Amino acid sequence: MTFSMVPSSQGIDKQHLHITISEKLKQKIETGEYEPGERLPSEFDLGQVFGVSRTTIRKAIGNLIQQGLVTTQQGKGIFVTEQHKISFSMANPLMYFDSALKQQGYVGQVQSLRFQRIKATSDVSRKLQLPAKDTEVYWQEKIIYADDSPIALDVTYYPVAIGESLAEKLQQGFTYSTLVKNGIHLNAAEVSLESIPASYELSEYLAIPLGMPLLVFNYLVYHQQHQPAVCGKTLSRSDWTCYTAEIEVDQPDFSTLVDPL
Amino acid sequence: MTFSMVPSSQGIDKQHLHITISEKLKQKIETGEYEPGERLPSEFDLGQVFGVSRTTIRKAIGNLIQQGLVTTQQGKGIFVTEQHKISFSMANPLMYFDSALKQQGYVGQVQSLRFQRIKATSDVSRKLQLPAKDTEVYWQEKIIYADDSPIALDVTYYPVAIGESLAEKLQQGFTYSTLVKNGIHLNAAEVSLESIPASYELSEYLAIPLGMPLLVFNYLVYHQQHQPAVCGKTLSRSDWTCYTAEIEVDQPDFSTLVDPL
DNA sequence: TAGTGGTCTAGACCACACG
DNA sequence: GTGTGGTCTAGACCACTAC
Repeated sequence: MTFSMVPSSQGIDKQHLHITISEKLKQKIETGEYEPGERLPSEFDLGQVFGVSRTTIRKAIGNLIQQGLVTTQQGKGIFVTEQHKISFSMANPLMYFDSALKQQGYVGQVQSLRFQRIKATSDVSRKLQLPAKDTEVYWQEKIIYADDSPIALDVTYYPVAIGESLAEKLQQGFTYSTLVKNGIHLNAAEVSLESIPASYELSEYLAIPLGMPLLVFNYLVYHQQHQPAVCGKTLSRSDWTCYTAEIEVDQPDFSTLVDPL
Repeated sequence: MTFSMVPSSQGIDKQHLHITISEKLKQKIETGEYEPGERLPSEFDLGQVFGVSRTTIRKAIGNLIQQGLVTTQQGKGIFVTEQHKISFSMANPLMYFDSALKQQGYVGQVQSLRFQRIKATSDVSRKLQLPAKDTEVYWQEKIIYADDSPIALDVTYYPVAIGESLAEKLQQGFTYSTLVKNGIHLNAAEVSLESIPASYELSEYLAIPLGMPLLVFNYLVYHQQHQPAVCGKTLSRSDWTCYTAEIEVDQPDFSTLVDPL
């Protein structure tokens, strides 16, 4: 098996006008020549400057959008993206979503999109350890705001007992805060993190371009003696969010390590 | 502050041909009418079917590419993406990168792109707790393969003592395996996870389209009494990777919780 | 050689923002 | 109304794949 040491230089600068142009603009953004929030020249003007058609400029701008460097606003212009980043601790999954926002200077709000009793899917049923088929659960979808920006969509499933008794409260506040304030003491969780590109539906909910990366935080949280209290996932704008953890490293099982070639 | 309950129906189906078309194709993919690996009709044919220009079809296909649903190959066609997903445990950051690959049926390999002694940046210097200015570190960049697919780019910084003594071995194997096999016992780590869209450079290294989400696993790993042993980040293809953890949930500090509205 | 996706053009029309 | 980005067209040429 052979590998080339660097990417085929093709594609980065191989004459392709739209790439050449977007890389030039990228450099101007990264050196600060265009500052965050600043407006770039119009598509027409850029076409004049680089001597190419508007189509090619639009392709170049599309490249920058995909890299999260600029956003466009119809009728207004092309603007350099402004950076934000909010950290959430994995040690307290979502528990501190609201206090994390508060501590980092944002006003956190939730907007409940739906709160319904539905038949559990097999996946949810398994996670919440529901006994038979056709068991019901409460299904909630809500949008989480930092100040006035939507930064995450949360999809949560509650066992009926919990969803029923806390229906009103769950629709008005953050999941974890509401649970612990009402005597449901969470003590363990299984979580995973992955990332997906935004679909059209998600891109509309979160006011981002199609395909922008979203962090997906999957959680299954227990209370008492390993009783599932809630499961679900939080899809958050990756340009706004970051998850941190401090961990103790287990000693490896040497037998599973692969020997160097 | 008022919120609308659903996205403005605009944009999802508001006549825009390229969206209508990409959503129709998306549905066919998700229902399995087009199976993973299968070739879609050519751009020309799709244009005939939907009665639109090739430009519009290309825009629609671009939408699908951004959502990770299809990939294109010049001269061959448009193909439905095949799914993979490899899980890595956060409890053993990278330690088990190789064994995780092995356990999940993949052949893991690394290709060292560079291994150089450089002046430490202030960020690296701080993380590795290097004393003065102009301190040097070893800088390694390598690509990690699962079978023959590049799935991650790892950027690592080592203190000189470690980099120097293990230079050869570090260039041939996985970071953590190499360290523990050579008596450097890692016992704690600070990590964080975020996600970014692939730049051109990264998209070439990892053979993915521009803008595809990458998971960024930042790590700072200690040995002995909190001595930094290595820091860096692993940028992995989000369509291939997932990080998992089992955690104990701390009891919240009620004073920081925000009251429901 | 034929078929495919990739790039680029020139131009039309629409929707939105702002003065 | 003017300027801006968003959509769409029709057509040209190139680069790669496969036969």
